[in-house]
Amino acid sequence: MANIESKSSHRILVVDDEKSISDLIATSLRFVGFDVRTAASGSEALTIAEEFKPQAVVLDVMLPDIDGFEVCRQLRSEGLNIGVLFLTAKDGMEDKVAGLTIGGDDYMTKPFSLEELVARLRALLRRIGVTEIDTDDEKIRFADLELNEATHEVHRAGILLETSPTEFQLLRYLLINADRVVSKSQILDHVWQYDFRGDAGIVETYISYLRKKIDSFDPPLIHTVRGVGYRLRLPAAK
Amino acid sequence: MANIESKSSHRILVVDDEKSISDLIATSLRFVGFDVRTAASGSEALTIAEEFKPQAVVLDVMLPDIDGFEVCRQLRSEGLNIGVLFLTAKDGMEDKVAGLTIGGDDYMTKPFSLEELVARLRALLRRIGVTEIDTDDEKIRFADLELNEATHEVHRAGILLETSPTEFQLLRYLLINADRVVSKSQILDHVWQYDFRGDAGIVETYISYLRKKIDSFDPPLIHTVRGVGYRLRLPAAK
DNA sequence: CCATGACCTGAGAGAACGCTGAGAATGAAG
DNA sequence: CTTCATTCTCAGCGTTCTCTCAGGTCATGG
Repeated sequence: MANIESKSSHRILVVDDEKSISDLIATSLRFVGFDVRTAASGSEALTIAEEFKPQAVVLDVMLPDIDGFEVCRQLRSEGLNIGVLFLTAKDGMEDKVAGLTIGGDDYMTKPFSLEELVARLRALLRRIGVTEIDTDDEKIRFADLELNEATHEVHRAGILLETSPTEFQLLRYLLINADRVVSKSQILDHVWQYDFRGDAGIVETYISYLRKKIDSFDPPLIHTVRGVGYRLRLPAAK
Repeated sequence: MANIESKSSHRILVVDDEKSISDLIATSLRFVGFDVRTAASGSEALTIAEEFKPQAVVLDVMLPDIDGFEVCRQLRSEGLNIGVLFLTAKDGMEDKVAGLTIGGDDYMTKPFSLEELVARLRALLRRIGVTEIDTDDEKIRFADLELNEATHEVHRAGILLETSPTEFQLLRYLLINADRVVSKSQILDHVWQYDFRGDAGIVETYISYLRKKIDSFDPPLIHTVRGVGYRLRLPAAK
């Protein structure tokens, strides 16, 4: 359950001037157990950071006042061990950001999928060594299916399988929710980019792709629950 | 009994501009033991929420003033841990629904069945960790019959059984009211969509389906109470 | 024991649902 | 520019589900 980890939750500061974006991110992060605060500008971010002392910051590079890089620099100048996950629009800035993500930092281009954001943030916290218990060794398993976050590899029955980015994320979401039914709209909200306005039917297409690639093995694991959604399960076990 | 839990009942705010709908929902939720308040507009919802402090909100996305999304954002911006169950019409709005299941949230399209609403609301409260006793791990049991909300599976005497969506909901309703007689019109009101205008005879058909699937075992559990309705019971107890 | 209303259940039409292949659009790589 | 991988839309198709109807069975009162 999501609130088990909330006892030992990490403090995350989300900085974005678009309130709808920061709220979206904050809600997602809170749900998976983080302690979240938001800021709408660079100066506000610095003020809040001083007293909130976050372990990581989700930081839009484009801010009304001080830009993300500068905010990052000022946070670091205080000698704190803070992880930074930059957010950037999909323009030419990408390379510039890539160069600046030194250390354990990371960056993502908008729009992104919420599941990906959570995965990256967790990886980041792991890298900068904030996690106290490192039990999750970046691998998710179910039956003879194994997904590796670090290498982005998928194995079924020991065989390495190729997956596209979207297929990988869909599979991860199914694995995280193994044995539980997830609806097509849940999948859409978590796996697809948050601005996707298309039909939920795309999920069917990708389930079809996944089945062809990773579920043409003997005990099929991906099961359709008609009228409800999909579920990862073993045949024998209930 | 339904009112055992009313001592520790949760506060639910129902927001819909159609009074007939909000009344219908409020009555149902009160009956199953929730503490309910209603609002007919977005601004009213925010006002009431401030003092009522609901754990969850049943929220129509289409409201006369502030729309549901904005109401949700404003509720969340206060950092409160509120679950939201969105209601949306089954028209073109469906695509606008994307993003509604982030966090522990959920949504349903109108018209829905009241039983489904209650089930979803309970699941939502469970997810956001509001329930004080989490003993019910999303399973409802009676005799050797077991219904699992999370996996959407039904077991009888350890055997996995297939059920269609409607059969599943009907069985859930019978299980929730185990040992009590429920009339055909009660079943119709709770299990079928609230705008269903057909004959109550359909209940007989579905009872028949259920019997064939889950009650062809030795001690039959589904009993007809002639002239009244149906009752789930064990043979020993009369 | 019969009459009556209540209930059961099989058959079937139509709709809803989900799966998949084909192909357009996009973007990255060479 | 070409090639390739990937994403996404769409429509056809088979399956499953919902719901109606009608003929049959059963319980109950007279």
